[in-house]
Amino acid sequence: MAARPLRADARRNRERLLAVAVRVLSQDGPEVPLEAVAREAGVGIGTLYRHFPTREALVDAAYQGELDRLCDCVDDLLVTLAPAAALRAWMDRFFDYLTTKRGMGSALRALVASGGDPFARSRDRLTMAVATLLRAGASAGELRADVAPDDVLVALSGICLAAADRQDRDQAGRLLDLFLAALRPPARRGSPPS
Amino acid sequence: MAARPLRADARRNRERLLAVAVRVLSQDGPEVPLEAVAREAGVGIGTLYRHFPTREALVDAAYQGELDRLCDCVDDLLVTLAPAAALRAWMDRFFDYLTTKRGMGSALRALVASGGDPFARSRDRLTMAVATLLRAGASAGELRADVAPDDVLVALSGICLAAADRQDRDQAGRLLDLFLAALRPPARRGSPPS
DNA sequence: AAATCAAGCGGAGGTTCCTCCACTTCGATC
DNA sequence: GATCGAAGTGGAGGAACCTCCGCTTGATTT
Repeated sequence: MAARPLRADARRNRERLLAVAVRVLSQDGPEVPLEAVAREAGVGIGTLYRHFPTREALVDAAYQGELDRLCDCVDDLLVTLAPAAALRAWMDRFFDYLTTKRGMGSALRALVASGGDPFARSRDRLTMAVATLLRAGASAGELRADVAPDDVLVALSGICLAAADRQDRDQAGRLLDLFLAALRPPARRGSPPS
Repeated sequence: MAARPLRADARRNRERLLAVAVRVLSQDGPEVPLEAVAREAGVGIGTLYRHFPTREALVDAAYQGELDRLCDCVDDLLVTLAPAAALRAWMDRFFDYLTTKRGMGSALRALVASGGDPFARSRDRLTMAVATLLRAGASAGELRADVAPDDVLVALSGICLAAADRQDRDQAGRLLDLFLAALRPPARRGSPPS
């Protein structure tokens, strides 16, 4: 399971690549030639590709920390806000995260799409975050109890990516409102809130 | 407005490219080198790029007919089914269309994203189709009257693209059900009988 | 401290993308 | 049917992608 630890030089290279990637990605946008990253890190292009087999893997690794923060803030949100509102607020952060870290778009696509190896960690974390929010909402009776967190994550990422392409913040807000509506319990009898 | 008509040879080339593209796209998948298309059509690569400035433009043009059919079927659906059911059925077709014409994924992304020039026609057609379905649903009281067709199209395409990446038909179905729920009128008092 | 060898490195090279612009061809005009 | 400008062509070439494999080097064993 735990792959044997990297050789010292390999670890050094990996870290250097990551450091450079973080800097360069936020500086020159998500399209930087990988060759440039490798050069700047003082390693060959082959080395970069061995450590990060795809561009997405690199971006994912580079933004791992930010992604952790996004997931961790769920607990805070649930303290401050009612569950449905917390979910809605989290959606906004999700979207912001996506548009700020411009490079994350394609990485997220890959991340959500693959059930697979290289993103397992990030993916699980996101699913967990959604699950927590949904559970809280279900207990409070504010959200449906019959939707899978994974489904919500996929739909949410799809909507956010499409909205991000559109470059229209207001629209993004409307779409997220709309999607939240889908997660409310189906109409029953008198719905008396507020 | 109407750009002057193409010169005879240009039109010939354009048509040849399109014919080849249709064949090659369905034969070799969406990643075919554009150079191959050009070669097979007996024109230079430069010519291909002038007629279709991006890969997406070519794919869009190649599947124009299919897309028309998708949009045209709305009327039929509305004859056979109640509006909400018709919309739901149309969503399925939309999704099928997307996954069958594998190449259409990225083209659709571009198409929905851009408010702009090269896809204006396709985009309008899709928006119209959605608008028709929504209008019917609103009149029947089955769907909300306060959502913009464009918003629905963007969300729908996002969801479908994400689901298509996932390669899981069941999930796609669930996500579309979920999204449909978002379009139902908000709970009011006594909700419908049945 | 020498020997061993898997783990790791790097970059040449094949492939595709897309731009650019000198040249060719069309078709309108005389 | 000759002329000429605009419209269109094609492919060379520069940039980036990614793979492959012969060479180098760190760790381990003696």
